[in-house]
Amino acid sequence: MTSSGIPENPNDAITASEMTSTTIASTQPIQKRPNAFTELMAPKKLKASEPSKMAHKLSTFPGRDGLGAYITHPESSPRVIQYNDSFVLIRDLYPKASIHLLLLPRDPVINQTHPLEAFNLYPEFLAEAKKMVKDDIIPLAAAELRRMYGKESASDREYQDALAERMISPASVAASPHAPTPVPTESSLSKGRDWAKEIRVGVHGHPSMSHLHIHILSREMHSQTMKHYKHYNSFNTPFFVELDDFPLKEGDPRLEPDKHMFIRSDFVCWRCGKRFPREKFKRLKEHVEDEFEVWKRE
Amino acid sequence: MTSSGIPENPNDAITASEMTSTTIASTQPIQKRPNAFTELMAPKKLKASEPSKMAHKLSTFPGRDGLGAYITHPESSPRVIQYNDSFVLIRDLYPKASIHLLLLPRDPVINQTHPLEAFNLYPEFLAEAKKMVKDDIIPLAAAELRRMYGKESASDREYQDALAERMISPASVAASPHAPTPVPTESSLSKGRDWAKEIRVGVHGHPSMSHLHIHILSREMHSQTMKHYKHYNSFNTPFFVELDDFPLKEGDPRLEPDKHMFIRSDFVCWRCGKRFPREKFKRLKEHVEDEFEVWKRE
DNA sequence: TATTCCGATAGTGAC
DNA sequence: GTCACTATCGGAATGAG
Ligand SMILES: Nc1ncnc2c1ncn2[C@@H]1O[C@H](COP(=O)(O)O)[C@@H](O)[C@H]1O
Ligand SMILES: Nc1ncnc2c1ncn2[C@@H]1O[C@H](COP(=O)(O)O)[C@@H](O)[C@H]1O
Ligand SMILES: [Zn+2]
Ligand SMILES: [Zn+2]
Repeated sequence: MTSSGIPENPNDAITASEMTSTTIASTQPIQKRPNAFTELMAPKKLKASEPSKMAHKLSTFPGRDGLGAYITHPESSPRVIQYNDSFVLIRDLYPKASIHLLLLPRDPVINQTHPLEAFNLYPEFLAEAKKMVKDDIIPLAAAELRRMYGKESASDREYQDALAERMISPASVAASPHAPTPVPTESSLSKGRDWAKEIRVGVHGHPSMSHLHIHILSREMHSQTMKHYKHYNSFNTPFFVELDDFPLKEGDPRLEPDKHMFIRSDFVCWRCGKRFPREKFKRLKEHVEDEFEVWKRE
Repeated sequence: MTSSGIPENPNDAITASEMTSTTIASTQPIQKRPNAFTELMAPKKLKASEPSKMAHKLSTFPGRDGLGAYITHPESSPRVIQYNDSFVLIRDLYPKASIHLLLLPRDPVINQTHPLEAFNLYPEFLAEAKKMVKDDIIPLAAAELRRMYGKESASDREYQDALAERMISPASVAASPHAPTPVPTESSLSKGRDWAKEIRVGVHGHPSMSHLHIHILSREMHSQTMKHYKHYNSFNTPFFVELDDFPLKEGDPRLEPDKHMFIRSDFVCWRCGKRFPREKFKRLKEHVEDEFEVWKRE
């Protein structure tokens, strides 16, 4: 925990390279964090030295309120990727896939509303969210996926070859290791793997975290923090409602996720449809890991 | 595992002092193990060196057949307290109380019979078992209990005082530390705590170990290996059938222990009757430990 | 109603 | 359908070359 109440990354320290290499082509007045690299490299001393009890309490969001700190103090956490007056985009602290981001609306009324309700009550909010996701966040997430697995992907070969050609050109030789991914030539842009279609966007029918949040995640479910059956089923049953499906029609079963017990379903492999009894999570997990190895090489 | 297939004691090594200090006044042709101390002190080398495949297989009793080795090779295990042609008396390997012995009939027909059935089918066997228990085993167990807790027991004060007087008398000064407990004077014999009434004898209505065995155990349930709800309820519900209650009358509910689900009952403290939900084993355990501290000081 | 290992299940508390 | 901690519950194997 920092003094702002936002937990630091307990997992792999991939944030530095990822964040400094993201190429954001925002059409909205979104400001990139101006000091992400600086903060990450700064010494992390000052544990419980300066912050007073009061300051600590005021800025702490325990348990189900843990997302609040990103909304009130987006400048204080290296987990924040970008933010404006309406949204904060963060990296999920316990990602359930290689890419797992959360888009948090900042409006205090909206962000205390149940997502299934909010998207019907506030159509402008829904439209704004859809636009930001499509124009900005999915491209960002897709680019990150490509950086992670592009070199291993057979169908991304054409893009990767063009990329390699760019990289060895004199112009980029001087580029630092933290330089953004070079934009490939116009001709190769439309080629290679369509990583965006591996990104899913939606909400949980019955969220646990109190602040409204939209999940943006790659679909392969490869993650060390994906370790309970609820983790899998919350993203691979109708418990997960895609943003594009909103507004839901009246009577849609997804409006009553608990009643339909989606979360307790048997497991279905997202890739091949193979089924597993719900008490065989470990077997599912092993199978999903196998699928991941094949998927990333597609 | 030794080469005879009998596991050695994985717990506290109390056997040596206990076994050498037991005072057995057997009325039956029971032979004490002649070499208990010798064997215990002997080096335990020779792991899997000599025994041939065949010999090893023949003497191995894994899982639910684990009591078989004591019956076929009573001379091979330090867990055996005494034996004759009809019975072997051993220390339970996973005792559920301070004292926990098992009496094993050696007859291959009897010892493969369900206990609830055997005591009705073979009245001579029942009579023989009752006599041995009463005349020999209960006194042995009671004496051992007294050695364990006598000094802390208020009601055993008179006996303990007489015992101390004996010990400091010139005649016993030369006694080795492994000498049997001195027999107190006739006058003090009838005084002190009645430890025998703290010893319970009976069988489980639905045993797991395949060879017929009679439990002899102190009633306080103080044991580190008493760690599951079945352990407690198997000795503190009608699942436990006292030897003196045999033969059971037709229609006795204890003849159908599974049907009545005794083993899944809520817990009832053996001492004060306090009840605990079955899923609160830890609380029961803590309470029983508290009771133990009071009980031994009675 | 054997033990042991492993894993699934369930309740709690977080300030 | 937060996580982390603890405890309970549940099935499977249990030997050995
Ligand atoms: N302190 C936190 N910071 C960032 N993400 C979090 C934090 N706590 C929980 N999460 C994530 O928030 C999401 C909440 O999911 P849900 O409420 O089920 O829609 C999960 O994916 C968690 O991994
Ligand atoms: N290998 C063994 N040697 C001695 N006692 C054992 C062994 N395995 C299990 N036991 C005990 O045997 C008893 C079997 O109880 P039950 O079959 O429920 O009547 C339990 O008290 C166990 O602790
Ligand atoms: Zn599959
Ligand atoms: Zn009590």
